[in-house]
Amino acid sequence: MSDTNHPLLANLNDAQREAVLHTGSPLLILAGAGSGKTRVITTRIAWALETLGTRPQSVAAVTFTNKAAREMEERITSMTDKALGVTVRTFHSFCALLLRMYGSACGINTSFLIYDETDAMTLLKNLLKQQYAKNEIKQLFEDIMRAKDLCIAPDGDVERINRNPAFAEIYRQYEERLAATGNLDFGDLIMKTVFLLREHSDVRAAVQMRFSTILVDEYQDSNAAQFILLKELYGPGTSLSVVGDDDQSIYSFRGAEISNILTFHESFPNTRVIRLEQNYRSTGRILAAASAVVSHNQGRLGKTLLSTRGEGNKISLRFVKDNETEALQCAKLYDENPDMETAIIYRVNSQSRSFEEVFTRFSIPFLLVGALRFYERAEVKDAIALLSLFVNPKDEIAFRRIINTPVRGIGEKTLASILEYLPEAKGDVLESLRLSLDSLSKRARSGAQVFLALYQDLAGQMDLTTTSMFIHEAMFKSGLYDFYRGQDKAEGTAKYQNLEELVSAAQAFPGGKDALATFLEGTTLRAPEYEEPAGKRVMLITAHNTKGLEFDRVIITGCEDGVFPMIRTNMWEEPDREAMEEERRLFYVAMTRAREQLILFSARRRLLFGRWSDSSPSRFLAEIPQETLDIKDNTSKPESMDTRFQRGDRVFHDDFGYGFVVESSIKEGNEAVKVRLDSGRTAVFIPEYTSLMKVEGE
DNA sequence: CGTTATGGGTTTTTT
DNA sequence: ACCCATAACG
Ligand SMILES: Nc1ncnc2c1ncn2[C@@H]1O[C@H](COP(=O)(O)OP(=O)(O)OP(=O)(O)O)[C@@H](O)[C@H]1O
Repeated sequence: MSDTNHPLLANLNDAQREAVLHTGSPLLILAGAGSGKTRVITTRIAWALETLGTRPQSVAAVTFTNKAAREMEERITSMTDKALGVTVRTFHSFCALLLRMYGSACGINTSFLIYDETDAMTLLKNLLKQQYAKNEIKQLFEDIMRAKDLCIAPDGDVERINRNPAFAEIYRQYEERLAATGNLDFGDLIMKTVFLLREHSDVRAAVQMRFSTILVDEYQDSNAAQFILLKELYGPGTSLSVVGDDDQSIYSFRGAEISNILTFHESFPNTRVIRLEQNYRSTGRILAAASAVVSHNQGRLGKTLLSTRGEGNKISLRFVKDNETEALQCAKLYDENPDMETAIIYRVNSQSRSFEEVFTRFSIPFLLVGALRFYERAEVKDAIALLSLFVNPKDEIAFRRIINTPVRGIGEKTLASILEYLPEAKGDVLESLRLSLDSLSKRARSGAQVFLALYQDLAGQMDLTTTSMFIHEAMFKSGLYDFYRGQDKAEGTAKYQNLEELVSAAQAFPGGKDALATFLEGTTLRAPEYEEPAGKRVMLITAHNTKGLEFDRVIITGCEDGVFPMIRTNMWEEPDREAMEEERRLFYVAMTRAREQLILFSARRRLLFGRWSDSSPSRFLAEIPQETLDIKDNTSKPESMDTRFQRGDRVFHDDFGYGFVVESSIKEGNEAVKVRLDSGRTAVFIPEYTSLMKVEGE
């Protein structure tokens, strides 16, 4: 065969090529960071399509995050023009697809909507708030989610999760209420698919026939339910490949089990295991440092990972006074080298704040990934709730949310009385509202009538216009537009704009109920796509979200004990080695995102809950070999120079107007302040002799 | 029922 | 510091 000359195989090493070419039994690629796992899996797909005659419709590539799915699809498309029709989705989205295709076999309404975590929690709260305290409900909710991660139904082995006999009953009631709405929660997507395949051999056969080539990326983050799902999907003719790295397992909090990858070869007989041992991403120093850190974990498989690149620069470790200085120094790093592709990585979303503030102040372009997600904003959820009722009129959670927003005189009491008609209305909330009309107070009744008329009106339009127009009309006629415009005016928010964005997000949809349903699925299962950095934008991103990505320059911020590693506040609990090892893996993931340059920041104190709290350096820093480090400590001197102006200060000068301080230092006994004026010019002032004033930032 | 005051909790991480 | 849930009042 002239295989090795094929252009698809040209950019692969021997082990990678072997992995791409392997056929005839399950394949496990087990390899460290940056070893080309994703490259292999995408090439494998392209290879199958190009040379094995595999039909694109039969290929399912499954990932854990939306970003990974999007990226993989792009990579495949760039390799072959036969990629059209390949299914590249997250586990959850793939299961939603299967349930819509085949779910009617097990009594699932195939136009179900998907409840996100908040909606599902609301459902449970409504069920339990009389009898249980808030934190108890939270715990019970977590247990239910946990049960679904393990694929345990209420009549299953629930004692494994919660011994309390009441738990099984609560779980059962939750399922009943959820079933009454006809919607599914995240865990259901996997669990219900497993049950569907397990109990309906005809469906299983059809699905195995349809998806005969299955590939899973980041397999170390699969949970029990997903493992069982794979077993159900795996048939006699299935080509199954999984890739992963046990050192990068970072999702145990949502049920991920490293054992899935460690025992894959036992669960799937004749598995071919291939290891990749060359790292193509990072410089030698970065790789050495990251490997040294993760080697402190016990119970690893252990892997060889050799650098293919030069030593590179040392890793820069910088101690700073506080989190604002941290952000200012990041701004300075940007200024020094604005063209370098850069990610600022942190442990928790709330850390993004100081960066957003400082970067906005300095007009540094940035891209905030993930944070408070668009579709989770209150105003957007309100809009989605209203729209949901047109797809599923049994959606009680949506009804509760939107019936009195904007206010229609229907408060908690009235709402409860309306919902008493639900059984009679066969679960249809609008029918229930109609039935209750006579029993309502005057004010509530008129509100209810307005809402019913609105619903009728819009329902009549749904099939006559595009999805985007329909949403626009719904926002307008429901009064949501006016409501949020008013709020924006009063509070200086930008919620109306978000509603407009929702309208334009639906641009591509043709209109009608099915399109609306698809659009709504996207709002819970897919993050809105952001345009790929057209210009150079600094990416602000959590460590979890960086998995699979790479950047020339990586800045890991908040390298302090308690922040990274995040440490549970329960001091009485004994230190959890497992949890600490997962933090270390997460740190490893963050470090190994860097190609050229890795910078670590550790602040002495940090504003937390509006309080300054002192912190000590991350324990992981001590695990990095000294010879790979270049340490700068800027925490001791700054008080002594005592400049009145500091970088970032907003200033005003009588003759030159407003500007921002770029730098301020003591020169020959006087303070010299370098200012970038709003006019674009830069000037140096000596406040001793001129009228330079600090003003509050806008 | 709706608006406003107050106090407690909040920050893991994502589908 | 901020967001939300509950209490008190109109
Ligand atoms: N054989 C090769 N020759 C040159 N570069 C390669 C080779 N294989 C992979 N690379 C490059 O190495 C980098 C890492 O590859 P890839 O993202 O596939 O690794 P990975 O194993 O999935 O990493 P991680 O698990 O850390 O996300 C990419 O930039 C990729 O293009």
